[in-house]
Amino acid sequence: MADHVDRVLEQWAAQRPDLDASPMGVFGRLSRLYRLTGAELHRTFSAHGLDSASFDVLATLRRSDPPHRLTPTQLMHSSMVTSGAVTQRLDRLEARNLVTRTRSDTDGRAVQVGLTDEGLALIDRVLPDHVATENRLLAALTPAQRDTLADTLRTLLESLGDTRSP
Amino acid sequence: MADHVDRVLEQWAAQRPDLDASPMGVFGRLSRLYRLTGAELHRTFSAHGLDSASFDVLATLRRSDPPHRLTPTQLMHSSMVTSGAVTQRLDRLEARNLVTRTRSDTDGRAVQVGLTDEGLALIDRVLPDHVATENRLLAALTPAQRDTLADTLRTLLESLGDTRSP
DNA sequence: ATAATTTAGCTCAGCGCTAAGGTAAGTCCC
DNA sequence: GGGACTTACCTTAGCGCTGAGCTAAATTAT
Repeated sequence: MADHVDRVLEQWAAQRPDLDASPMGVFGRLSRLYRLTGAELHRTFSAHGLDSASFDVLATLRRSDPPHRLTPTQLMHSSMVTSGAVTQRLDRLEARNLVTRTRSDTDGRAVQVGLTDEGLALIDRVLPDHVATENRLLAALTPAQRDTLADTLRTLLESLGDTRSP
Repeated sequence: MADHVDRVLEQWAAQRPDLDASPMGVFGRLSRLYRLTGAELHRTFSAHGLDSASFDVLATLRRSDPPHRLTPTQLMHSSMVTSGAVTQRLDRLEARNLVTRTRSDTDGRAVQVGLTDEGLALIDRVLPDHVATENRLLAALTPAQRDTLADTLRTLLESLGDTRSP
């Protein structure tokens, strides 16, 4: 069997034989996989009235220690978007009554973001569907392949400095 | 060692022990890797006055058979963006005199997109830098690990229907 | 021939993000 | 304690993309 990227690599070999295009075998697939699976995951979110950005925020809050409260700065680091993007995400979620913003009483600059009852109920409803979708997308791999894949990706991430935050 | 996603998985295990969050070990890493490496690849493009979208179009043309001409529809399929996005990408590249648009003489609806001399020279200048950046990002993996990774990603892509186009 | 459908490419409003910069609160240091 | 610096969050212009819809050309059906 061959995928789209195999064809791309053949083309490079034909047009620029001087170039070793093999790393594109990894990056090209990473990119296509990100797009294809992203579209599929989006479907699940959409079925619950969410998008990836909103799910990301709600899920990050949900998995944090009770009472599931984080600052916008913590959300920014976790999601890898800019502070402006976090502000706008929170604006949208707050308008839908899924999260609340409260000024910290120990730091006048800081804000505490928390899940409303509605937000908590929603994310807990989406999560099983989301995990099921992910499992479906990985169905072609054996458990051992999944583990090896996760390990390899971890190695790469660590080498890029994406180590755990405190 | 542990990466950011290891922490996330621990959090899910603590907050939702009923949920088997293991597939997130793959998708979370995929997503973070896409963002981190994307930023790094962007640097290389930027150093040559390009962005990812422009590089994508120029590279797709460059690796196609001489005379390196494709239709917007072909570019759309290769890049996985909408037709509107392709139109706008071509507008930008055409304005910079990096590609040309010519009406097909066999199909009055179709357009042939080709590289200008300037576009060809630019993409050939960027390519070695780009491959070098990709190799640097993969430096933490052994050749065998890279191959296994590419194989696993191919298996996934094939299962999602991303097989080679004619 | 002609009507119906499909295909190719473009238009444009709307969306979420980035990048740059602003305000206000907290920290450091002499 | 006062000035410089840092941190936390918000604001906003601009950008590229999507999704819906358009026109024109080609194809198919009748």
